[in-house]
Amino acid sequence: MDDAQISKGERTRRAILEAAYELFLEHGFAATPMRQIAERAGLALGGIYNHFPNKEAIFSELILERHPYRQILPILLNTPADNPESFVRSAAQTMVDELGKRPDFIKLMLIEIVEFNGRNMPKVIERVMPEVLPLIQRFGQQKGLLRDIPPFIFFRAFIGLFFSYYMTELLIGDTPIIQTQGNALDHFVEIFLHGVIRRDEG
Amino acid sequence: MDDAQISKGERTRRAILEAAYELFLEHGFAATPMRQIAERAGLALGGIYNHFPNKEAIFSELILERHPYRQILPILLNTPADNPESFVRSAAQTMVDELGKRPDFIKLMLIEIVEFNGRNMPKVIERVMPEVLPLIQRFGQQKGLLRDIPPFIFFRAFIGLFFSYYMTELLIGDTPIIQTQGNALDHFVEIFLHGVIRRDEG
DNA sequence: AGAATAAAAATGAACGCTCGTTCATTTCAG
DNA sequence: CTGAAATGAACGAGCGTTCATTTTTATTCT
Repeated sequence: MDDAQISKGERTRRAILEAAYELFLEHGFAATPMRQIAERAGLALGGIYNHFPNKEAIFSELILERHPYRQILPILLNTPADNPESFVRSAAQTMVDELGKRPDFIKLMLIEIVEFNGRNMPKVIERVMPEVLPLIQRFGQQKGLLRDIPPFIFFRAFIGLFFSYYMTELLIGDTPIIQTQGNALDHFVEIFLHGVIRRDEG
Repeated sequence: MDDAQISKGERTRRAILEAAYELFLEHGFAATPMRQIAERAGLALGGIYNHFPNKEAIFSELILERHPYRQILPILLNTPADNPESFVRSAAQTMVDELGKRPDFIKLMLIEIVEFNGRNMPKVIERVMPEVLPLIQRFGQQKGLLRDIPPFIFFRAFIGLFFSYYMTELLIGDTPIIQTQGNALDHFVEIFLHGVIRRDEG
């Protein structure tokens, strides 16, 4: 049993984080009362303060360990990168499979922008950069097959594709607008691929 | 004078909206006190309630009249559309010129996602759709020059490009990461264009 | 193994403060 | 002169945090 190895304190600490995570995604940071976090985590209000000095510390820890980048990067790193086209396709597919069921996985980042003005981002970046750099290098090595795009831009555009997709999904997801919505992400991926892969022209 | 035509009541009503707009962008909805809105608008706390029934009504009105789409669409509609490439380029340029100075213009939308779970979006869409449809039709008419992409997807991908750009800008804007950041948006536009325009291939 | 014990964790009442909203009253504009 | 607009004190509720106390957990000693 994994639980046996984990101390009681650590277990409620995680329960607090999980409860806060769910509630922050539902109502944002400021609109989530500590009492509600305590209730969902299954302990009394005061108990939280044995594990966190204050409310903001809970969010800071959450965004460090659950920022979208922290969920996306392992997927990208585990995707075989023999050629850029198949890499992009299968990475996109994996991301849709793993993250698509919870389009609100980017909400933590939106909260960070809206309610903290990106104050926590330096720490997030510091933590995430060591994982990003080898990834960017991989992109850089495929120069022959790609149009002249700086690897970092390539990376950012690819990620941005999902951000913008899931953001509009959160906005207009359950609003019936136009029928051709179904596989918008597939189209996005195709646009990105055609935009990024070198074609022998004239 | 334009002011002369506007009644006193209407003038303070607008002052309230403007004050609330600025403060919401700075701290989000829940973290902005009515007292602060009143102070910045230059009237006493109670006075707000002569113009709005409650705090949420202020936000609802703001998002109806200042949602990013409402700022973006006029730009797109006024951009000549003789061919898709020049259209995309000059539309992008205009958007950067008009909106780029205030990357937080998308924050209102992020607040809507984070703190209202998109509750106001049906009304926004209802208001915005009549402007969107003719735009989409324009994209549809350029079929010969574009790859086979449903016009609505084309539109969404183009807008999404700016959303994701300005979102990352808000997140990592003043964090020094990598030097090649300077003209990321130009690269985004190029990727989009290559991804979208039909090239005669073998 | 089981009792003793010190540290960690949990409790819930209490505190001080700030919030959104109301309201009786006064001021001002048309 | 009348209705709209502005005032600021007041209200009740809810907030984050603290704290004295009790309970539980983990460790040490017999």
